Amino acid sequence: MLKENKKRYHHGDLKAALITAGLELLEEVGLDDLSLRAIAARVGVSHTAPKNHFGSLKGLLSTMAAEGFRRHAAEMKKGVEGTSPGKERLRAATAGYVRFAREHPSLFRLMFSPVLARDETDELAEAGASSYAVLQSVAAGLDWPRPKLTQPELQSWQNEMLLWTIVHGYASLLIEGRGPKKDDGTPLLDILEIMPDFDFVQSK
Amino acid sequence: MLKENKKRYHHGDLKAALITAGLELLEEVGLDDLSLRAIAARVGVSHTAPKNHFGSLKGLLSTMAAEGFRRHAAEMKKGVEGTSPGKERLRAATAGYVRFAREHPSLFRLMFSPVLARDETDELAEAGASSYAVLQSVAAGLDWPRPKLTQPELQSWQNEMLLWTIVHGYASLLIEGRGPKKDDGTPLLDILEIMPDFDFVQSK
DNA sequence: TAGAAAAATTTACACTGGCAACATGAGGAG
DNA sequence: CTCCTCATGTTGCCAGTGTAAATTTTTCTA
Repeated sequence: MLKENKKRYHHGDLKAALITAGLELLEEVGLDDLSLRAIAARVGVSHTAPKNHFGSLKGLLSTMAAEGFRRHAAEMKKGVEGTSPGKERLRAATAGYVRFAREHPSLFRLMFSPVLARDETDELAEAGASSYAVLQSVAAGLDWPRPKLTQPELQSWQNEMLLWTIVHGYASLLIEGRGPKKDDGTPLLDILEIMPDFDFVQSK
Repeated sequence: MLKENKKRYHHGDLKAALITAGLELLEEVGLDDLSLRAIAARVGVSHTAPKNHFGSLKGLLSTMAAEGFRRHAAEMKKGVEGTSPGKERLRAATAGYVRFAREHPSLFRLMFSPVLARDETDELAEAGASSYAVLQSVAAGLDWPRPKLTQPELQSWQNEMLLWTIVHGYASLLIEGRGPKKDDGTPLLDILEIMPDFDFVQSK
């Protein structure tokens, strides 16, 4: 192990350090006030150093968003493990989805930010897919209500998208601070309160 | 009618002109590339002129967002008028909600942007409420599925929030370009396809 | 060990939004 | 009609942003 306290010209693992510092600063100051120069300064490096590894600010943000999706997926998987298929698993996955958004609102917004949506990196697309896959697996065990039983079940992609729509809409409104609140300021709507608990959907 | 082509020191109706120009530019270049200076330049005025009317860029954006909510509400009302209560009205309102987001994605994002969420202007809060009120009135005529009929109906605020959650989640995912697409690139999921048409909810 | 490639720095540039000091002119009071 | 006030715009400036080009430093490889 080389001397660690002495400042070296080459950082050694600047790429990873920038991602970490970027994620930290993102949580501290929010997406709008996040600057490339501030991230570089936190790592103790000149403000143009990130260009070698990420090309531009957008490249760095894109990588950060990919890391966000991986953590997002992990947060959902963590709760899902050990649960039985059906409502319990649905509850765990949606809770993980919303919990992540609540605890990391800036990162969550970055992940779905239009700045990165268009020209996705392969890494970002892959990370996003891994997150979607968790919802996909959960949705497979569901049967949405069919008032007229003659109507066919939803197709699997409809199952997934409907689940995603609801949980994503809820998480979005939540972190935007919209919607009714209790007297103490906490959000009044808990999605668990109106979805699985209400038998809104049934497991097959 | 005073001379119109001659440049006057005092604009006359700068406030309204800035809002109009801001909304135009927003659609043209998107929220991230929208600059105060560009808006002022379009009106033919110095970049500090807006300060007299809006205080700061955030003030102008806030006013633009309020105008967005009013148009958003109008878009929903337009479709709702003349419909019978229940599913038809629900369909019209949600279609209006999504159509607005699809046709004005940048404005829609601005309206729900975290930059403005915190310290809302009275005008912004009021405009947002007028938009929410439309969903509120539509949701009043709904009965969400209750697999076990012994379970109580949703309370009115739950009705509204659940509807909002779904339609907002769908609109958000749509304009973010997420979700499955057809071969021609158009979005595969049409909310009308899986909600009212599927008898997902029933009118009372 | 030399020379090429990678990694960071320095410097410069075109932008941005906000501030302070000043210029203009519209409209009311006498 | 005149003066004078004050809202409305302008000019010049500042700190801060991301990006690009040229340069220095280090590491790696042949």
